[in-house]
Amino acid sequence: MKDVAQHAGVSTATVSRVLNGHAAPTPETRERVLAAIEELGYRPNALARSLRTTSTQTLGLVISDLLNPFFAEIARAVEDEARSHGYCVVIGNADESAEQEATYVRTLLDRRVDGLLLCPATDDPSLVREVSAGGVPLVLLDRTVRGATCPVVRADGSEALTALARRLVGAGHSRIGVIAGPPDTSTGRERTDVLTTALGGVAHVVHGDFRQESGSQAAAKLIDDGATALVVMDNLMGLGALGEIRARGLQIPHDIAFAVFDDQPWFPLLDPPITVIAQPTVEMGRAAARSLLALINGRQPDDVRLTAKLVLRGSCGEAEL
Amino acid sequence: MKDVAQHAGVSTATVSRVLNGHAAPTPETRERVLAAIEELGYRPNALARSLRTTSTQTLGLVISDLLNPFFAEIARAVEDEARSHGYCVVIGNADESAEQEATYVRTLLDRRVDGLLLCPATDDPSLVREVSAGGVPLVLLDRTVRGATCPVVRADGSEALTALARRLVGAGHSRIGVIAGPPDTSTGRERTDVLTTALGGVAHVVHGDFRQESGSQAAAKLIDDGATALVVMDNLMGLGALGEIRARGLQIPHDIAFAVFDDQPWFPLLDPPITVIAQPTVEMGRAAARSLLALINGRQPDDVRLTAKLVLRGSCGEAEL
DNA sequence: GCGCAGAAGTTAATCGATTACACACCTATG
DNA sequence: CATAGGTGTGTAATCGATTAACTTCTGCGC
Repeated sequence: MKDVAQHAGVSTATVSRVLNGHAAPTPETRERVLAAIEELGYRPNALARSLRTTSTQTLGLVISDLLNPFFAEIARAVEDEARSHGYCVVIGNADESAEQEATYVRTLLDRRVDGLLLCPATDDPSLVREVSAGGVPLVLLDRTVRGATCPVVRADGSEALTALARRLVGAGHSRIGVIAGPPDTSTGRERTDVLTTALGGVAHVVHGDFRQESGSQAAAKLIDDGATALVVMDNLMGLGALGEIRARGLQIPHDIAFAVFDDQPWFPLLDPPITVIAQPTVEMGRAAARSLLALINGRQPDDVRLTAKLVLRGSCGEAEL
Repeated sequence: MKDVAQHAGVSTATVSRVLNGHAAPTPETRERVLAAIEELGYRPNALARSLRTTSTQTLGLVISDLLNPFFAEIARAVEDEARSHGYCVVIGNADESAEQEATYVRTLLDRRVDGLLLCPATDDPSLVREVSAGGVPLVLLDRTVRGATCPVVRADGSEALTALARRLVGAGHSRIGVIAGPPDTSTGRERTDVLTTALGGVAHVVHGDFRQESGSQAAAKLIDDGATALVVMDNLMGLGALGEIRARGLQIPHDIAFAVFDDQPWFPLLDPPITVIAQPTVEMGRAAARSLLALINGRQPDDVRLTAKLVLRGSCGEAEL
């Protein structure tokens, strides 16, 4: 920057003013500075700028698993929204581990992100408190924690789950296997609670860990226990469960009915296509980014609750269109 | 930091020494400083540190599309490898757009990443030159550019493609549709060249853009043209092509043989399971990260060429296991 | 011709760390 | 006992930007 100033025959203050579009500099001075910048190929040092202004124009996003397309879509949406407001997003991959999550959150805070979006790995509010104590704007996404005091953006699947339960029971299923998320995540618990309540006494719940492998294991167990229908609470576990069903040579929906929470582009390609509860991932991501930006700008956004929708495709034996 | 120093009754220099594990400070002083840090909940400002040391311990990774599981896996692998060496990764999503790619690269450079991993959207070497001119370590991943002078990490599918071609021709196909990537990407061109050469004259090539929609369109066109086999050069376009095949009610492999470049966890679940050419994504990501770290540490890593493998599953009419 | 307002630009402090150099003190040595 | 060498800390410069406060210049009114 000093070089540029010298080259243009002005002070660094003037260069800075040109860079930041201040009113002061003469069009002529501005021209000279821009020419010098061009000539020297100067690029401002964002670190120094941020250090001085205490603003990085960056949001942190800590998600549970990049390989889960659900989170990948969310990440994409967050990024789009953030970019359109002149912000960058740094993504941290917690890998469903509370410890790695904490590490990432701290790293991002150390780098002074202007705000943080978090899909918490567990219910435990201590990390959230730590962030809030640091005064960093925080929005929770997809999952919440006990006694959260910050805005939360999530999808509500109650209606869809209830409708699904009615259909399954209506179709005469009396042993319905539920592959749930970990009991110490809000989504793991809430979805399961709603579904089991709606199902009355016919639900058999096995908890997985939102990974494919746990889906196969849970499916194996539930099928052994005589389940005639399987509802899986996440797409990765759904993948695992499907593998197990195939491996046993069972026919959907004849031998076993099947539904998954989370839609995926390839579910319609299966035979039969898979009935799902689709979450509005893109809207979730965008809404979360918007809430966070609002918080950064000193406003107090409300919680956002979007609705997940039941998409019937045939894997539960329903009439196809 | 000043507060911590005051609290512990030492100078900031000593605090810094404790923080950075220098030999100097007495165990007793060290204790006092650590206590003060603990008590005040102090966290060092990474921006200031980086400004002073000119090292951010951060790698930039610019990929074409986060929603493409192929790149998501790579990103994951890069991140793992980087973390194990004490580095963070900032991911930029270029969305297959050269313009957005350039924007991201510049943003990352402005933030002074220690090195950059790039999956270039096009062949055009100008962006690569710009980075090199800035003296920032750079490694290309998956794709290369014309006249690249930096290390490149990619998968070689020649053998697998040739083997696949032999099988298709051997099975009597005489109109084989190829859905290729854009001709201005190295992977788009090279894979297609190898395959068409191996197929002799029976290939009909349509170029897509690595997106699902273009896969359906290309498939439609090729099927209309009487193709009895379809080879798709990327999993997203594969998804689109499969949708088109399903929509027309065609049976794989009876009506049409089908194979995809890139494996996906759900391909084995289709009926029949999809024959693929699997790329070693995790190894690619790790190798790229390692090469970049080597470059950062002043070594000159060689190009890495991993091999993609043909996985026969039945969708080309081959005998199943 | 004088004073003064307003514009354009400069000087220098600042953000929060790192680190070369200086300094004080302590021991071992000839 | 003077001196050399080592050890633990403090002082202050530095990284590259922003910006408050100040200076200089211009033009205008009376």
